[in-house]
Amino acid sequence: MKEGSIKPVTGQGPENLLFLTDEQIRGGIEAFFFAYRAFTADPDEILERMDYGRAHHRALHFIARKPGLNVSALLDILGVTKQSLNRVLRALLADGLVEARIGKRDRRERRLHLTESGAELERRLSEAQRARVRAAYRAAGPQAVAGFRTVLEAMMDDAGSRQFRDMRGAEAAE
Amino acid sequence: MKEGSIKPVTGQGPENLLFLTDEQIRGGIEAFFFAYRAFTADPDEILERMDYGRAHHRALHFIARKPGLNVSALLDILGVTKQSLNRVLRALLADGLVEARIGKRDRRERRLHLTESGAELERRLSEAQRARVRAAYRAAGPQAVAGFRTVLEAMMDDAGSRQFRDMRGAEAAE
DNA sequence: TTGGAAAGTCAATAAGGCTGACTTAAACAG
DNA sequence: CTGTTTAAGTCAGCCTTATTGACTTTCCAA
Repeated sequence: MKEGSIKPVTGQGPENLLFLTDEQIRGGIEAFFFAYRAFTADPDEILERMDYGRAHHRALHFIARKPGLNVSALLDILGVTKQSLNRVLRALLADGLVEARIGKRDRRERRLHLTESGAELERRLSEAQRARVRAAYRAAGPQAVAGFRTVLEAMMDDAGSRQFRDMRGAEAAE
Repeated sequence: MKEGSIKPVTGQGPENLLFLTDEQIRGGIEAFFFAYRAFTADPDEILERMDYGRAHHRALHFIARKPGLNVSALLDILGVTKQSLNRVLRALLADGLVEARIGKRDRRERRLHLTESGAELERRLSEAQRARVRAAYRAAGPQAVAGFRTVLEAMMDDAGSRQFRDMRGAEAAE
């Protein structure tokens, strides 16, 4: 590290490479860690008083986002084994938060939907999380938010990118 | 949602509130989820071939960052119970990656330091993670990175903010 | 000298992952 | 029609990381 070779910070132009120093990167890693912990803390608090955990929240979130998706699509998004998802899904089905409709085109498939109470819980969990993100967005301003999104999308791996894109598409056909 | 009341996007000025719509917020939540998963995947891959997990990585990271910190400080940062940390710390001590020196001022304290091999593993894990962050930073550019950091810091809770600030201070006195 | 703090430990429990092996039902290919 | 593949579900067993509760040892400080 030849410190003498680092140029003084003059502006925000592309000639400023200080955002790539090891200290900056480490700072970003820690900020990511602490922010993500806060980000998951709010719904966790709601969940712990019920018999659910973060795994249930994730399932509810993606079923809400893609109503009618089948089990293997959900497995793909969550990146867990079917044995692991099964325990979670079974609880949600038993408690009447999720409904599994037999596929019209392919009767082997189970199309997952939230019930009324499932949607209600999902809204509560989601709103707790959205409140924090909304507050952070408001405090940071539109330009910072745009930068936030740009960095996050650049950080995803290929599988994540694809899934992220798919999430913004049309909902699953029955 | 009265769609007619939404103003057209004209610029990036503070009058543009589209970054606060529910769709934008939900998109941010999902981007955060997928990016964080990628962010932890690289070191996880290294760890799984050893007998270690993510918990060991976190301990190594913060001991590297604050050499000489004591056990209760580490407990505070990690937000786990001492019983939980103990198992992890015991393994790292037994394997000679971490050294616990008795405090000079207060002999009850154990000042934690990485050994040579501990520092080496920490560098390997950290470098895998830094490589991804560095690549994302480079692709996104300085302005986006500044925005990324602004939003992350706004998203932390009070405890996280304090710990994040402390992390940037001087190292622990023996 | 005594109270309390820092650390460490034992035991029991739980959530949430995993692998492997297997079944059932349905679609599909020949 | 038959045999193979696919989607889903299940059982059993295991691992990691976390929890609570109870307790000990060491040692600082009033």
